[in-house]
Amino acid sequence: MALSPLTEAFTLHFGEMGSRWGINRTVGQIYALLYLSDRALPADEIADELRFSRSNVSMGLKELQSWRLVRLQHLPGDRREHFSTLGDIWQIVRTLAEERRRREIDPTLTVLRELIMEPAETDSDRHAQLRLREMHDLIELLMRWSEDVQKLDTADLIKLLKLGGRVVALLGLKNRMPLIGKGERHNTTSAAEQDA
Amino acid sequence: MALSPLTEAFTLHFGEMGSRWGINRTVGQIYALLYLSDRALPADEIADELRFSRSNVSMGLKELQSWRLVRLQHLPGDRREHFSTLGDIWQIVRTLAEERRRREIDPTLTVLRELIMEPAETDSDRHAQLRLREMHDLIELLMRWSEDVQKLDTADLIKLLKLGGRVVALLGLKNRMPLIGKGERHNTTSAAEQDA
DNA sequence: CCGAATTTCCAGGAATTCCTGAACTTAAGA
DNA sequence: TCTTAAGTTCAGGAATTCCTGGAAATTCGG
Repeated sequence: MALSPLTEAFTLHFGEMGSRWGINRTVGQIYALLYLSDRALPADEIADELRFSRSNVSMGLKELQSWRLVRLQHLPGDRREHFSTLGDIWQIVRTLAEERRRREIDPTLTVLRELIMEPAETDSDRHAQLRLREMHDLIELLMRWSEDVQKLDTADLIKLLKLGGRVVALLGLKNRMPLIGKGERHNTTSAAEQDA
Repeated sequence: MALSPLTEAFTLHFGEMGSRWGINRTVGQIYALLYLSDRALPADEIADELRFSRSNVSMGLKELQSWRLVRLQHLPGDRREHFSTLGDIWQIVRTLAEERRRREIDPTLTVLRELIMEPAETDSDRHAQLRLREMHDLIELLMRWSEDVQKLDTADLIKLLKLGGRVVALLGLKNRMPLIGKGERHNTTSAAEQDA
């Protein structure tokens, strides 16, 4: 079976985008194909449609499963394994966020904490540690926010997102205190530390 | 001059992380070095410390400048160009978000729109278009949120982030209250959203 | 302008990542 | 248990990306 022009265009674009985000092009294309498909597909069919070797597809699917982005199912009367993406796109986002966090963000935070704890020998190192702390606090803040809003059910999450920055005005959070001294300048570390 | 162990550890980790996000390892290391440095550095010094060729550093800096993540300055009495990162880490986040959007998100949205407009020949294509619309609406919602909260000044943005999902309860959004003071309607996520 | 310092460009070798075919393993069904 | 379709693994060739040295271009002080 040949790919429809629609599916082909999307898989190509998605593969291209994937490779810009550190995802192997063919893995991206496999995911794109499954994402658009209205049924679970067996590996040999994927290989056929995308013109990849069977083994390449096997490796790609393993990778996608390790990200929990693709799941395996058995169809009655067919011995082959069939693969599909998560049906709910919000669940896809949640899964992606969790996995990226687990694999990349948390280890990075650990490294940052270790380096910040290290006794500094020089002024230069002390400055570097300030920068590291800024980065650490920023990432931690963003991750806490992300973790927190992911607990919302999807409808509420959508409402929150649609509200955007208006939340600040609605809740009267706007900082009305006169800017003292530093004008527009915001020191990240202290700003991130102060309680809202 | 040799790299301090602190700086070396960070540049190595950052380069490694960068390569997982589609950024060339050496470009990541150059950025990391500049990020930690307490002064602007000339290219030859960067090449020295990281043990890269002068030309590699030149290409890396060009790349970083094209992302507006590194800026060039001239120091009095020195003919060489000196480079530094943005001082405010929140500005770094804003710049990154803008550039990624411009380079990757917007073109993707364009492709998605084109494919959704295409007349569908088959049921399979019709299903694919529903999936494409879900993705389009989701990305658009996230981008609008991001663009919107970036207009806040940093102190307010931090407050909003710290608040996390509690916004929903505080504003009573759970009870189907209409959004206060809303003229324009965001027509995003029509496919992805289920209004509770 | 001249000349030296600095930066940029680029061809091609180095390094890395990707992909395949073939051999091997597994397990379902007869 | 045997047969065979299906799945996995992996060595090594293909493709891509990276990096360097040398040469050209640019810039600035004199």
